[in-house]
Amino acid sequence: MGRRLSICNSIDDCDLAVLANESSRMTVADGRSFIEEGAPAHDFFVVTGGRVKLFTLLPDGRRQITGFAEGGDFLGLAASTSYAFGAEALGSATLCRFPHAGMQRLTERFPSLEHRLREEASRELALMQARMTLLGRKTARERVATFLIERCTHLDRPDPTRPVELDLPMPRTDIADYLGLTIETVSRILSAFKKEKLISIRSITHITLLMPERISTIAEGME
Amino acid sequence: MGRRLSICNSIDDCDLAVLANESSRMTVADGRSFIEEGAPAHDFFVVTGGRVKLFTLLPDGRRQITGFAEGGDFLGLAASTSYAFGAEALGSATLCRFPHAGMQRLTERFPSLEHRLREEASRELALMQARMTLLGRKTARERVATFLIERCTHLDRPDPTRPVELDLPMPRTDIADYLGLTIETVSRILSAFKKEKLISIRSITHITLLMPERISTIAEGME
DNA sequence: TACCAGACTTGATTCAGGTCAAGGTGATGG
DNA sequence: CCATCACCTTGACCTGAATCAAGTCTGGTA
Repeated sequence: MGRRLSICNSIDDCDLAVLANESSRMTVADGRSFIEEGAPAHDFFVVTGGRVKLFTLLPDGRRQITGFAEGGDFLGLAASTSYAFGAEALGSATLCRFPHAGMQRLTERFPSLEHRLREEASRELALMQARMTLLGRKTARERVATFLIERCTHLDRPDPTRPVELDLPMPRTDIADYLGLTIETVSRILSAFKKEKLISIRSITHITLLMPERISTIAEGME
Repeated sequence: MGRRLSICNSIDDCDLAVLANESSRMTVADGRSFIEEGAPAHDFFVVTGGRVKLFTLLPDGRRQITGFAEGGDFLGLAASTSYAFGAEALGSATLCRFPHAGMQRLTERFPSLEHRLREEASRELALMQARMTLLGRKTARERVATFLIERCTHLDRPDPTRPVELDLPMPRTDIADYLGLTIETVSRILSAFKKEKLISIRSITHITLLMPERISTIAEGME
């Protein structure tokens, strides 16, 4: 989680080779897990390509997806000694891994990085606050609307009243587990939005918001 | 949010007077709000006495309490330019206020403070992750059980199999808004726990967990 | 000691979303 | 070009928690 932590931003006046020294690249195949919830936390990660999902599990298998991460996003802040979440590639993804020890050397060398990390954690905290409100207090319709709007805030849409094309790379199961709903409910609500001409569904992964501002209104619970 | 950030821990070898210089004490009366959601964020706060609740609101008044904070807890990390949450005293509370500018002077003077703040944000992130699972995937029974266990993790209980006395200083409304339930549901479930001899209710604010380990089991969804 | 107001509990009923059960759809491979 | 499989949609029904509606308890006041 954490958008565009071009980690370099805080050290761009310095030696990038040092950064490279402390990190290693890795590729994770579709569906492969690379962080195990509860496992001892040794590394931070930066997503450099593709997408990743973060989740927590209950013993009986119920799953809550706590976030999706993509290029530039930072993973591992929500971890002290052990990871508070699991992570898995959504499609194939590439990552940059920073062992904690190396990270510490980096923050010592570039103190502003520490500040950058805190900023990132703060941004993430604010997002989570909103997500708690979604999960605790919003209706299914509001949740799906919020999800769609969230997705298009990722892109910098030019005009909020014009249609926006969205790409939903994650299966319905993941959307459901992200929103605290079932796949059936997600599916039904997307169909309802289609019937109401709020969206059009070109294909499973490709949706157009026909009236983004109306969807925003629904998302905020102002129907 | 953020437990026992004795902010001084990271600068205890230094001049405490500097810290005092950058902060001011304040007292907030019961029910009084001191952080307005969405308002420009100028300060960090440390709770020095009493309790505080943090929340976000939907336009129609639905409320999600995102956390309770008490002595030593740190507020304001989930804020960049504007606060992502509102805050209100639960009973009368005392706070230490650190304007951002002063905070910056402090982190410049005591670099380890920056690290401390990130640590705090991380801890908070991990907690929120768990809370998202609660709100998205747990049943009402599991939520109330989790809440009770959370409350007694605050104290350092000596023996998990022995009864634990708890004090719930917040009204049922707050518990409900924290757990994403209604007050009626919270009340019914507490009554059910009482009937099942899992807890005893001495008074509204004073509850004893008779079988903490069974309540833990319920909390984890392993009934 | 009785009264009152606010907070909590309990009960009856409703309903949003879950569960269960068929179908559809579209990408892949034979 | 069809079969297969995984994923998605749709429908019928059910249920957990919300809503609506009385009570009840508590602590403060006089």
